[in-house]
Amino acid sequence: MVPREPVPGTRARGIPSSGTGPSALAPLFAALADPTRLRLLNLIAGREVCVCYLVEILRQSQPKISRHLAYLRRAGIVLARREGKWMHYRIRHPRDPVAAAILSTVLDSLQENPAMQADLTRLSRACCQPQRFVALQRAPAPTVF
Amino acid sequence: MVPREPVPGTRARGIPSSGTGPSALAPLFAALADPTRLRLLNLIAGREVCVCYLVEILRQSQPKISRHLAYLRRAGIVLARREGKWMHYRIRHPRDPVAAAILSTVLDSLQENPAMQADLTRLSRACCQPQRFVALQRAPAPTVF
DNA sequence: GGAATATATTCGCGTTGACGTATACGAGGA
DNA sequence: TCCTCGTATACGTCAACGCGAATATATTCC
Repeated sequence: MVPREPVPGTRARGIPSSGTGPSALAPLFAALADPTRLRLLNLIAGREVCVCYLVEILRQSQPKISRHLAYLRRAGIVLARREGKWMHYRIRHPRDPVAAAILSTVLDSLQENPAMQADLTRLSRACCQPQRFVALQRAPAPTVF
Repeated sequence: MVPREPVPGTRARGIPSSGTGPSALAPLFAALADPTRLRLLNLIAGREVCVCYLVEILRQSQPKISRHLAYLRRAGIVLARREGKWMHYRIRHPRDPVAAAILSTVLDSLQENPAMQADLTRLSRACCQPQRFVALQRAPAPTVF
């Protein structure tokens, strides 16, 4: 369960391309096996969200959020895009169709979770009234797909 | 990610009853984050299988199989039944409807995996011709639901 | 260039997980 | 009661995780 950093332009290691052995899905589940990462995935599902928003919504330390985002990146289920000083994250659906289907199901299921709904509500409020959040004064708002 | 042993007659700990906080699903995914456990779940999905069959099909050491089954038991997604010297395992669907839905989806998805299909094929062969497997001479065959 | 901001990484530490090996437990059978 | 068989657990080791704290990197603004 050790997803390593994918080199740009290279197929992500840790999650085999399509040679779906018994261990193909294990790294995906390892990436999902953390409450913070599930909350992050729920927040960026269907959106592209700036890191500072994620830090603000989850009320967790910035290094902690950043480390979990790095884990998700190495697992190949999240993509990052830089915009000036800001980093935006979005879901990256795995190439393996089985993994992609499971991830989609999980992301859908998360929305039925009250705690996850609460996070999304906080995100909406933060988007509409960023002036109420000190850390989000000049941050770019999330973009819904 | 520390599922503890569920006491018989008691609601399983580690997976909250329905107060589905953000961490409710994490233990489930932790249980799924291992190739051996995924293979075991695939083999016992829709069946009740004796441990000796699982050891034989996966060609792994008995303590290894037993430890992974114990992990699945503690995670609340597997049930054990004793029949004389033999232990039979079967799927236990989580009480949390979201977790149950995800588990069902995963079990279905596993069947599309060639390696998982191969395991099931080996199981079928072992059931039809147990005399070909030295370890399965007097073992009770799996029971399909 | 230098300060400020946003994000990523490193370090150290404690916890957990996976494994092989050895051993304990539990239920028949002789 | 002893022995065997099927299964579970304990021990020791090594690698991976998660975290706070500190620090590094990258970008923009002045």
